[in-house]
Amino acid sequence: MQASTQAHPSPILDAPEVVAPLLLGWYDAHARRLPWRALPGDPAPDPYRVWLSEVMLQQTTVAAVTAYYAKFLSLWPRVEDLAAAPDADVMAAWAGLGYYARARNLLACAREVARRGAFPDTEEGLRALPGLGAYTAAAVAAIAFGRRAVVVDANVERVVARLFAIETPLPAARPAIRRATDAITPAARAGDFAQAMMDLGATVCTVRAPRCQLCPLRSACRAQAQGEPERLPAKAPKKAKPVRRGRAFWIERDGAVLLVTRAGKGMLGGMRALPDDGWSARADGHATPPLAGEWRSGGVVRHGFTHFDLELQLMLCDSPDPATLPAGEWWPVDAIEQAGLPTVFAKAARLGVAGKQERDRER
DNA sequence: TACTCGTGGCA
DNA sequence: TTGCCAAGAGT
Repeated sequence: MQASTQAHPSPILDAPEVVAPLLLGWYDAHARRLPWRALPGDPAPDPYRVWLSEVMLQQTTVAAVTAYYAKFLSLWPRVEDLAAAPDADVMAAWAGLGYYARARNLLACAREVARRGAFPDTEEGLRALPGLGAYTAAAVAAIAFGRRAVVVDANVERVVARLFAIETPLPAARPAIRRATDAITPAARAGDFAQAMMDLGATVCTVRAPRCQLCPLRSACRAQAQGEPERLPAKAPKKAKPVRRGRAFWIERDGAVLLVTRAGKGMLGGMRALPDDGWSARADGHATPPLAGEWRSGGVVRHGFTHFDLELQLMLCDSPDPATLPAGEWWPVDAIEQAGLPTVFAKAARLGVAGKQERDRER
């Protein structure tokens, strides 16, 4: 070993064990207070609450999750309560939070846990449950059960890529980042360590303009020593998003609008929705209304999904032919906010309500 | 491996 | 306005 010949010598390369004490000391003083989190050093919270928060937080900001977490805990205080809930209630409660497969897996997982009587208390056992991948299984094992587990989310990837100056672009860098994270993860307080890494990434080691002056790991950080820590981790270029065009249909009768429930898999699966013309990420819709009648445009909403943008034209029908009505659920227009529509259809529904008010004024 | 799958905030 | 991004999982 010839440390003196390294271009950028750093203590962590030879002594990764120095990281955890630095980080945990910082966490004891600076941990964010979050509704689903115990204070540093306190007993672990209810596994149900840890699991619920972790699933909601997948690819989702703390700010967006907070209100949903409170609502779910109020409606379903225990995993047995959630397991007993009707599918439609859970999907409607999740509406607006996105990535609806999470809600479908949440319910499947709750029912499996209720059947077993408790959450598995090992990373391997947790990993086998629906909706728990490598990250969430490790996080719940560490935070709720005090297991040593290697917890790697986007925050940890950023902190570790900078700490070790890992130049390989994501996602190819993931194996190296995981090995590095393993090397700095302590046996004791693994849950606090994981949450500390995520807090550090969220508040100090940020994507843009990291606040290195406040970082407890500054003395050990190779990217900081090299300068320009914000350039790491490098990322592979992204594909361009196509623009798709589609229609949704506002079919109203006696103050109620016709809603459908989308198929269980795929985009917005299991969610209440307006009838549409079959638009998808791959293709435009066919534009054909689901029933005969006089149609007029109620306006266009633009909505961005992860992998495509949608221009959705809302079509209004004032006089639907009762003989050709498709199957569905008649929902009072005045209570459309309670239908649990995903955001793209909630936007369209606002146009539908506006169109109804406009027509009513003309009469 | 690479793609699919939401949403809102921010610069 | 546009692009980037967040406590990823499933296929």
